[in-house]
Amino acid sequence: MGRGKIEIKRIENSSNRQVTYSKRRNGIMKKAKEITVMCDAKVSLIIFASSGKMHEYCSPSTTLIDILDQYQKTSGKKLWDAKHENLSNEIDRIKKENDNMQIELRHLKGEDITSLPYKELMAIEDALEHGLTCIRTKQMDVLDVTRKNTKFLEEDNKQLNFIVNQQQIAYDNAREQMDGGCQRAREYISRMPFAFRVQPIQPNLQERM
Amino acid sequence: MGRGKIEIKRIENSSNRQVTYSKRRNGIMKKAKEITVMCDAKVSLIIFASSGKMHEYCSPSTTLIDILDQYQKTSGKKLWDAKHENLSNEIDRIKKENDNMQIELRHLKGEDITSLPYKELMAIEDALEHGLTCIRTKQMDVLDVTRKNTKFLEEDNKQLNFIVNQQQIAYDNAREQMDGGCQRAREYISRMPFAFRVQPIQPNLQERM
DNA sequence: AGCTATTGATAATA
DNA sequence: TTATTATCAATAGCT
Repeated sequence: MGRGKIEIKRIENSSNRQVTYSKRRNGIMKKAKEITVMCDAKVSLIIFASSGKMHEYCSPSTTLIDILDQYQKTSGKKLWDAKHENLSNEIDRIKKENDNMQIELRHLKGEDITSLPYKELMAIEDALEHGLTCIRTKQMDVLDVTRKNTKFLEEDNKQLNFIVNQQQIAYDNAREQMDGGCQRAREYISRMPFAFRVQPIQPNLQERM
Repeated sequence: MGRGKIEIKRIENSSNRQVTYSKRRNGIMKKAKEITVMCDAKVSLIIFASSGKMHEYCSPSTTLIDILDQYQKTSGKKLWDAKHENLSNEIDRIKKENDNMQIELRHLKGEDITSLPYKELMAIEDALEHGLTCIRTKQMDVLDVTRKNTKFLEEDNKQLNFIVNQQQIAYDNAREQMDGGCQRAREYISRMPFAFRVQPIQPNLQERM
């Protein structure tokens, strides 16, 4: 289809080759679009010139990834490597693990047990009882800690009460001396021990709850 | 390029569409081969008919995977990397789900509960108690069935004993008459009722356990 | 890039 | 599906 018949062989003249390349490339692209439209086909066309420049066409109804997926399914050839397969396998494995756990959880919650044999019912019962025992032991521990906390708090309270009392007395004394306009009294107040400022002695106790 | 000019639009007649498809597909394939040979190009062409049938062409100097590798490098678009990422994300998601279930299971089994707040301990206790209730209800059901089975078996037993007894008596009678060498006695034996052959009356009862 | 003579592809038909 | 062929479309060679 040109000014003369040609043989289908490598075009040795490089600039002719380049020209023919871009003309024919456009031609193929056009044909690809046409068959897509006219025949409901899905086409992926990727062309690399010897220069490394790339051109591609992909039917608008789809994506290259989609086409490659189908390619793999249809041809059975694998494009994405073993890594992919490994990932897929891992997903399958984990999903299975997941299902098993889900079943176990359901059983422990008393769901889906209608069709279980008696032996398994017993095993589940044992597991639940053991769990309950552990949980309750832990609860007792927590209660113990709470009681100890309470004790500590009570002791603190006692001490605090004592300190407050002392403070009150000290303060009253100071007032008395102040009323006498005495300089030494002011010094006395400023030297009042730091410990008299009220602070919790067992801080953050309730956080352990 | 045919007996008349045509518009590039979907061919509504399905068999025409099919014919045009295969002709044009061949045409594109040929063009792809030609540009490969004439211009040193690397071409990947994948076509899916709407029927799902696939045809492909790949320049003989290379492979599809090679071309797709170059495609990724040249275009910067990710093909299987994207897929890879999706798979990885799914794995992460499922693993997280897995971990959560594992934690829940451990808690229900009384493990890893040291650092749990009291509120959660209570929740777990409730869940365990509820599970136990369900399991024990089910166990009671099973026991009920067992008891009923037992009753049936006992009744069967009674009947069987009776039958065995009857059989013994009948047999003894027959023997007695036989000893008399009487022909009628043989007939009597051959008419012995079918029901006397011992058979379970409630078959496969234990399967319900 | 345009142009166009010519070949090649294919629509209609069998 | 394959074969034929009148026609149209693509393009080789040239500017």
